[in-house]
Amino acid sequence: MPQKRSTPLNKRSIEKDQCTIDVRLAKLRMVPFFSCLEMNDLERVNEKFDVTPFTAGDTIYRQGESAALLRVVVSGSIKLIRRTSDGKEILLDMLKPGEHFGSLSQLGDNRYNETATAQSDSCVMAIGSREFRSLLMQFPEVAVSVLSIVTDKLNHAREKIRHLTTLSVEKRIVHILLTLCDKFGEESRHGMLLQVPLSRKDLADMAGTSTETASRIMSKLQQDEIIESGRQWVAIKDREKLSDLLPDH
Amino acid sequence: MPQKRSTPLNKRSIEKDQCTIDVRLAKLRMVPFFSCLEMNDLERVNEKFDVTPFTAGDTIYRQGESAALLRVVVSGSIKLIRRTSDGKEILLDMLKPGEHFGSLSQLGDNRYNETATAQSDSCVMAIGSREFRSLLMQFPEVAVSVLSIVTDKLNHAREKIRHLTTLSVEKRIVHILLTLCDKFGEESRHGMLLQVPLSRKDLADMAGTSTETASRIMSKLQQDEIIESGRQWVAIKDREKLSDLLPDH
DNA sequence: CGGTATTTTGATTTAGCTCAACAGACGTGG
DNA sequence: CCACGTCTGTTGAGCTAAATCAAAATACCG
Repeated sequence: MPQKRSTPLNKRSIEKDQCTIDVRLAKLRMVPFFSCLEMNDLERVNEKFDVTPFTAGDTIYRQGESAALLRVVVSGSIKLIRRTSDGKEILLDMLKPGEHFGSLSQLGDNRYNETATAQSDSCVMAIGSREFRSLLMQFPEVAVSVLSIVTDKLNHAREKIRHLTTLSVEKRIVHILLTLCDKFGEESRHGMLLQVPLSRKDLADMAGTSTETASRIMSKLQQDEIIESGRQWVAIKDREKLSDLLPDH
Repeated sequence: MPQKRSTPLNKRSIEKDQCTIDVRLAKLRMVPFFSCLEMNDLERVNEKFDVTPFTAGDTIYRQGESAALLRVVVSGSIKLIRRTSDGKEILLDMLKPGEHFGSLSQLGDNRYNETATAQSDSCVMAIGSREFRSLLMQFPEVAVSVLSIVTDKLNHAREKIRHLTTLSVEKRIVHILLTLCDKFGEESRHGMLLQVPLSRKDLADMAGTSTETASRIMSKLQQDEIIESGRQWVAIKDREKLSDLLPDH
């Protein structure tokens, strides 16, 4: 049995200076839906954003609060969580730099319908949602691009619904690991290391199961030499084998 | 025990002539994201759409087919279904006039990721997705409006994910009935009658459960005088009591 | 009036939840 | 740098909601 080592997560990848004005423009350019803009338009857009740093564990906004800002992840990672009245919580999404969250719809009652938490030290840009909307009117190609992204997220959400109703917990977790691998995986001596603090509870909340069953499944995967994992970290050693555990493809 | 009567569904509400050119403009105007357009713009938009009638049970497109069209329901109702390789299926959404479906994202591999079926006799407008996108560029307010709608659907999908992971099957079904009541409910002598052919299997596929449990739950609700139902139809007799079965609200 | 699709009800089985107790990692303060 | 407390993960043993299997009853359609 492989021994648990101390966390191999690369904490240096999150540096404070990633929030300075110098790098803001470069980051903005990396945001998928702004990439189509000309440099001078980008500069104008840049001025409208405020930047705030958050440390791991910080709550950025809470479910139910009145919503006024649209935000974009500059660095770090953000968790979107929805809580039930009885305390259970589910992890809807984990965002990486370039992704947006917060208020967008002008429908509904303008309340955040999830809680956003900094998963690791992070830097976040914010813009008033009203202002963002006028920006979309000004640059329709940005609007179409955002629409594409949201449509894509809707599709993912629906795929998750399918998983929840048709797949076993094990398969759901395998699928989640594969997705996270593609999104956060980085080559390391342990295999593809997920560059994000990831607890058993996080996994459970993503798969819609209990921490205990999540732990059991991870233990099994570890015994089968498919993954390697410790406190708050996971690495995929054998993506092939992992992928083989799923029905289609 | 109330006797089962023959279907009280109002089939006359779906008339063939709703597809004629005469009513197209009026219908287009009722589409939420076109409502902001001026009359002459609306007429220009109208010309770009083709209209096709479908009879109940027709498949409009299949999951996996290459996707090129964006469609808008003019009359009738459409089911969006996602199938698993092992034959199980889940009902993602039921659409009513004014809602859109089909291809929208320019990301991904341009395949439909669900199957669309006419739930009742329906009439559907279609436009090339490329053409629709250029239309969005031309009328940014439409783009922003569509974005709002999709964001809203994303939110609903996430709420469904929460339900699937935290609520019992009974509560999920109660919630679905309430939602359908708001969307398709019409006053009738049975109470709020859901103007849509709705089988136990449909309900089961929406709640992510088996037809048998769906049936059991519906039987119980019927015994408690909360709903009334027969083959392919459901009416809500006591919305209050139904709503009381849910935790929050 | 017979045939088919839908719904109902019962009996059995099981995946995964819950409760419970322990063990390993982290970090914090002396 | 070490000892202690806390948080995270592991493992075991029942328990339960809901799936599955099976079969009868009812509605609709020609």
